Amino acid sequence: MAKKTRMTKQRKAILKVLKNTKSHPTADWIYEKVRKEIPNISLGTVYRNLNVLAENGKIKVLDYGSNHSRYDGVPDHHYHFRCEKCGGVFDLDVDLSSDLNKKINNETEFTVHSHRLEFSGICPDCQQKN
Amino acid sequence: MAKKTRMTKQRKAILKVLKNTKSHPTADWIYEKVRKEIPNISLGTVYRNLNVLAENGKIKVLDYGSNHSRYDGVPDHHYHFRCEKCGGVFDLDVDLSSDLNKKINNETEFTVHSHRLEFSGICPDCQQKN
DNA sequence: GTAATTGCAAACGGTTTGCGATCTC
DNA sequence: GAGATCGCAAACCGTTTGCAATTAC
Repeated sequence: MAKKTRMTKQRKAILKVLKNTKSHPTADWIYEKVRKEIPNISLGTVYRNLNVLAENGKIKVLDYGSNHSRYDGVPDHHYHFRCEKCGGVFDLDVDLSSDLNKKINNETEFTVHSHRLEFSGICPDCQQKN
Repeated sequence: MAKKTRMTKQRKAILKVLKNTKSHPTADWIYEKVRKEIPNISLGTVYRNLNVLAENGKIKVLDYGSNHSRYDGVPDHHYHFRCEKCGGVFDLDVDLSSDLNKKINNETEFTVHSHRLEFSGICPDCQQKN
């Protein structure tokens, strides 16, 4: 289960910065911001705390997949499916582009140019090999 | 415009590997595969060629955003909008989860657990500052 | 008191880049 | 030939980690 965690002033400051920002900052941005309050905090501490907070469900990390890039031989537009078991990435033969873009353009103030949609779950092969 | 490019045997081999793979491999995986054909090819060459091929639209790179992670103070489920101008990431107040998951579950062999959807375009602030 | 946490700096891992040699056009 | 590309190795950069000192509980 989850290890016991303490609320240090560093952790509190990081959480505060994050809660008061509606955009989604990078670790470095958070570091600079927190430094105004705790000048000698280290970047390592920021990273460690972000990870702890994420483990505890207090915040969320927004990186898609790992830090490896993946390359696609088919440059046309299509959605991807990432298998949670084997880690493979597959193409989906479904297209909702115009629907989705239109919806956001109509319902929000943002001007949408494109979107990326990625599903995750279990691929057919891995469902078999149970 | 685009610089002139040449079709070296390295580039051809990389492209071939990529075209013959329906999953979307990492650079390292491609490297290992190509090495069987050109044993002394270097990983740097693989990266360089992947970038050239991507610039020419022959392949596509599947990393979402940059290599920086971004952190979200609101751990609930929601979609994001990435502004192409200021680089900011914002929340969207729209939810289609069950619709989308159901659609893929019905129309494909994959078992979907979740998905991630990210729009990009221009945010309201940047539309003003034209 | 004691285990979690910190600051620091070194290590890590994927990717990029500078170089002189090589190959494509 | 000229310039794009190669192989090699070092550099880069975001992130993680080992360690001794500190701090929350």
